[in-house]
Amino acid sequence: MRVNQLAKNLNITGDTVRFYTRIGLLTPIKSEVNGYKDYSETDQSRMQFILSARNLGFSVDDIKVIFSRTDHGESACQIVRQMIVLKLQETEKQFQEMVKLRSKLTQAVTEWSTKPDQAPTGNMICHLIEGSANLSGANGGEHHE
Amino acid sequence: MRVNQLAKNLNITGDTVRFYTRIGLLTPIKSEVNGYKDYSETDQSRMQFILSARNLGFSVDDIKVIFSRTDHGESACQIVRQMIVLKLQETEKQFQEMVKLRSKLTQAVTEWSTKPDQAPTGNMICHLIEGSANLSGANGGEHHE
DNA sequence: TCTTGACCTGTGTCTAACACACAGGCTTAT
DNA sequence: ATAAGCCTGTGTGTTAGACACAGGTCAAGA
Repeated sequence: MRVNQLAKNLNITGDTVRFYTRIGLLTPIKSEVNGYKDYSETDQSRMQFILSARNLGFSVDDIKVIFSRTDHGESACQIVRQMIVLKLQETEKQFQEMVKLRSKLTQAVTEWSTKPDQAPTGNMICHLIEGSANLSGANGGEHHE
Repeated sequence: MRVNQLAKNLNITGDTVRFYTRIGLLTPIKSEVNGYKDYSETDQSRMQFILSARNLGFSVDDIKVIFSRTDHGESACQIVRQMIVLKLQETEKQFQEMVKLRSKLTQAVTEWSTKPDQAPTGNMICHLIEGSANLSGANGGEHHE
């Protein structure tokens, strides 16, 4: 089957299929006659797997690692179990970041509601933003590293 | 002052300063003698503003818009107020996504704990991931558009 | 048979916000 | 003068695809 057929089967765009082909996760056979790539059922299964993995937040590199094992017939379950624990930790971290950001934004909106507009000066661009440098949850005195 | 001095003052890397210079948000004067860029106090103020804005989740493009007004002496407060409301909405959306992802991951870990490892077959790469296609909160039957 | 138009394909380039690599210039001690 | 060691600007890499585009292919009509 050809790229757009596979895409339609899985309800994704042809560009997505082409992308995973380009980086080598799908290996269709290139037709000698017209140069079109011919995708097998196996390719479709792999693409479906990729979608499931991406849906769980796995990166393309993660998926490469998984395939590098399964393509040799080895089970990837063990690494996958490790990976998902890490993913969960990362997600938790990002989640906390979101919470902080959200509270910063909410607080800024609240505080700004009582402040007037103001023209910029030489060293002050927008006093609203500049005045929000030390909101609760902000990493005010933190070192960027 | 030179790039690394400014960077040190604000506790960021020289690369960050160079980045904002490259895209035109900072406009140091290029020394005729050695080609080094000379940053003013104003540049440092602008850089500090950029950091505050980024800390609130504003994008570089947002910041460009803000500067395009303040560089003409106009107040940016009004746009900034609009922008932050949008930001808050976006953040809320992303927050919900994180919640969904987190619950998917948690549920996957729980479900997988009772399942054995398994070798890949022709159309099954890792039954753990493939079996998680329809977790609660997952966009199972959703159309990717 | 030829042509027209619609559809399809592969490839090159773009995205955000920096981080990293690297060749060369500058400074200071010897 | 020279060697070592910072310092600088610029080119490129990063995610996961999206978009643009020139050219190929195919069925219908003349």
